[in-house]
Amino acid sequence: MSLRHALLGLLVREPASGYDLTKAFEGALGQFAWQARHSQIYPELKRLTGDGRVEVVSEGARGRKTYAITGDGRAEFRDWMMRAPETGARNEFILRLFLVSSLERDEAKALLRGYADSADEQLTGIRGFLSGREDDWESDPLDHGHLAADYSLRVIGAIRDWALAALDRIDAAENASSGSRGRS
Amino acid sequence: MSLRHALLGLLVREPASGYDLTKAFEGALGQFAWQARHSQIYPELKRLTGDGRVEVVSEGARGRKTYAITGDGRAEFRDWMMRAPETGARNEFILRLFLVSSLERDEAKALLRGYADSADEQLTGIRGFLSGREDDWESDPLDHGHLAADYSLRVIGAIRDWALAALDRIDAAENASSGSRGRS
DNA sequence: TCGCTCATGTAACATGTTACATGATTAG
DNA sequence: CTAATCATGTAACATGTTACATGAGCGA
Repeated sequence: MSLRHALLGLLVREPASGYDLTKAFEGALGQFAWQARHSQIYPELKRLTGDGRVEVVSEGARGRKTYAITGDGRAEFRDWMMRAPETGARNEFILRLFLVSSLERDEAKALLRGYADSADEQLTGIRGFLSGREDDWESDPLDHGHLAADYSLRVIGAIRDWALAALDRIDAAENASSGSRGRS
Repeated sequence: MSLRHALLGLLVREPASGYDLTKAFEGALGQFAWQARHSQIYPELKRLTGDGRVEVVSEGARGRKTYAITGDGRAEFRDWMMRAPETGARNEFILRLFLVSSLERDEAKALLRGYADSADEQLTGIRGFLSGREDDWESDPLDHGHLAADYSLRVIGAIRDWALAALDRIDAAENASSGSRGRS
């Protein structure tokens, strides 16, 4: 039920319409954290209204409805954020790791090399985003963009290091076996 | 369609029944990478059979059917593994990061502290799993358990460092503001 | 007035979860 | 014989995606 809590979390910041919330998912939020389309958001807002977690505070042009979070909604959001994280994550990247051993060795090496290269590209992009923004960061250390960007920088760096280390281990194993068994 | 490819990847290694595959998802695979229940696996095997990606190679006691991958199945698995990773990951942890700024500062600090502590616990567990297994690793550097374990070690370490750095930044901002505005 | 963006909704389908349901084989 | 495990399946529901559908307001 993460969409429900994502919507509540966004509405904690300020009231918004379904359209506004849809736009929020089209940026970094949708790219790195959670995707959602308007076709899922509108029914979910209706459900949240029925549950008393949000309410329509104004209706504007073109049928626009502005939603605001209620006290119950704030409480549910806080509970969700503070409770222990999810059991059993679903992570397609890690799934691929588990399946690397089902590939031929050369394919596995090409895959790992691709992961390392892709990580380098992403790191360059994030460093570009962060450069020149250190001042903002000091003034608001919880700013969500920075928190997520620093997270990505560190985690993607770790992934690059992991892929390179795995490649080194494979090379070491190949050299050892070619040395002892005479294969190239 | 990751379940489909997870099943193909497992069947590349050796033929198995739906029951065997269900068991495979109950271990580390299900915990860290991808979950699936028998109620999803059996229909998916039927679909893969219809698509010519797997075939029943023997029927045993209690209606047991052993499935083996076909040439087409191998090709589809390889294509999926080697093609560029998914667009738009869904990651509940990163979603929470984006929403940290919707919390009160004290709540945010408690959350980050909890992430750092939880990361330390997980790291201890993984180090325990890895200790004494270095020899196996050298003999099979692609072994899926080790590849995923080393990945987790590095990524979770990066998460712990990130959470601690974020806490430091918050403390620094608090001290700066209490120094200039006289609040404690 | 014409095209773009704003703004909301529904329907059909795919995927994933929980619960229900059945029965065979084997070890003690 | 009886309990645990092996082994397969379906049904109802929840969640998420893609496509279909409509119309208002605004700027050129």
